[in-house]
Amino acid sequence: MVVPPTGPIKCDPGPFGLIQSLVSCGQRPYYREVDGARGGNMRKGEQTRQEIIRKAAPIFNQRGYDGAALSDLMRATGLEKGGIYRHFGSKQELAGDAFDYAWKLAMDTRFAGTDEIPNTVDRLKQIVRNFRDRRSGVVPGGCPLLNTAIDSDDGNPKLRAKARQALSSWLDRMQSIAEEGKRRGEVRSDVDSRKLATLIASTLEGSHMMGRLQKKEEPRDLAICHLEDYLETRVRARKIKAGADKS
Amino acid sequence: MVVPPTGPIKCDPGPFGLIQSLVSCGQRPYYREVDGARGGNMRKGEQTRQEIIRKAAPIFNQRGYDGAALSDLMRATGLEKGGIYRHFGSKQELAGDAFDYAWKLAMDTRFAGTDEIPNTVDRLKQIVRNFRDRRSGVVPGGCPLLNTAIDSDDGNPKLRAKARQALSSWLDRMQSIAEEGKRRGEVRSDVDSRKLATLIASTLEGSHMMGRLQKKEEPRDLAICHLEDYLETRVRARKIKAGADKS
DNA sequence: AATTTATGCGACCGACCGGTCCCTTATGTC
DNA sequence: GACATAAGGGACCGGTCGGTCGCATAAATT
Repeated sequence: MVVPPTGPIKCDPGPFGLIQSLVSCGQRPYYREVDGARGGNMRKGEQTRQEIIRKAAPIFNQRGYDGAALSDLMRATGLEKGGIYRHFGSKQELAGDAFDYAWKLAMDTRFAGTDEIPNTVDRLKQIVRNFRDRRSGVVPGGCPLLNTAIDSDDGNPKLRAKARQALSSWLDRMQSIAEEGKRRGEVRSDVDSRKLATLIASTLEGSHMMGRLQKKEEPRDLAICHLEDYLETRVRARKIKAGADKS
Repeated sequence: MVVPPTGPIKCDPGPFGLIQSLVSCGQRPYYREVDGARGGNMRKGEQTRQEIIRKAAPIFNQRGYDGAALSDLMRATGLEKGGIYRHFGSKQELAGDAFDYAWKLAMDTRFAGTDEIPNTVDRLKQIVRNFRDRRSGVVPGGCPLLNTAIDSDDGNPKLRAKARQALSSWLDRMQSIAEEGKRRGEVRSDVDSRKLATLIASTLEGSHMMGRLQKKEEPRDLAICHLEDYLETRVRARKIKAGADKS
């Protein structure tokens, strides 16, 4: 029987600068940088922390939470278990940070180069098109939102909350573009911005899933084409020429 | 070192009826009923086998392959480990059968009451509507196809193949309806049946995912509404009254 | 350079994983 | 009822899981 010595755990922060804060009421030896206003230069630990997230994100995105074993993360990062747990309190926390990282990249990609487009309908069309065209720099394994939504369907409420939040932020962003369009008269007044955003997102995500399953581009291209047409014929406001009440 | 006795395993089928066939070249003590023409009455073992599948399907569908532990399946079925493995060669095989069961139920539900509808476009619209209305009797955990497609994205090629096959069968069925419609002149001649089926499936699946994530009916209702309108305005052939060449 | 703090290693832990096997008991056949 | 076989129980297996901890050392601070 091995009796652990249960040695004295240092608890007092000491009289020094206190640039770190113990997490989880000081019982555990893992801590995070506060990254306060003072000393903006990144410490070594924070660098590796980011590196771990970067390397872990594709693994979680490809294999899912359960499927991504610590051993996989160790191999990918080149660190031992202790080296990883130095920077994260649990696998869940790492998975959460990895999702945030992957989703931020996905959002940046999907909205890349759209701010400059003056017309809001054209902007929405470009967002739709980005779903096909901009594939570089994105975390491997498909859409993190789709993956995490399915993966966390049962249990894992932390990850599920993150997925929900990610979806809302995406919808919000498209909705606000549509609303801007309505204000400007570029989008028909009878369009419900939220519903439009929801329709675009679900069509894109569904086709994305099918494309991945079939290993074909066709479903995605098809959905994009369909949405482009929909935006053009049902969303964009007519220029002049008032039509009849029933087209 | 434990040396397995490697006792004599009976390999000869014996002089009896041979209503069973050894699986995996007789090395393993697990077997399946052939359920041949003779003796259609189900043996006790086959009954429990089906019961295991029925009880296991929602667990696999909710938790995914990795997430569904043998202990969960034991609890759900009320059987011990040996009792389960008597009927299935591996967890993978059980998962495969559970998927088949869940998917068959889903398909039956989605096409329920559609064969009787004479007009093919109306039939497609009913299929779309079934996605919302017919929710009873379906295996809990959402669409098995969507779940398995994401779950088996990395690794698990057996399950992935099943998901692919399930998707094709679904698409095939909708496609053939559309083609029948074209032959009958109910569906516009310029409609690509396969593409139409793909668009319907991906829109429904995407909205289904979003609805589950948001715990709301809205995305699904929205997609259904959208597809109904699409079928009506873009797929159904005009009755008489030839329109202009452009819209 | 001295010292304090931040960082990473890797042995170790208990729990649980999927899977095997022998044995008892239920079932079905004659 | 005798007997053969089908069915299920449950102890057991090696392996892996997520997670902990003391220790050596690298980095930072003075």
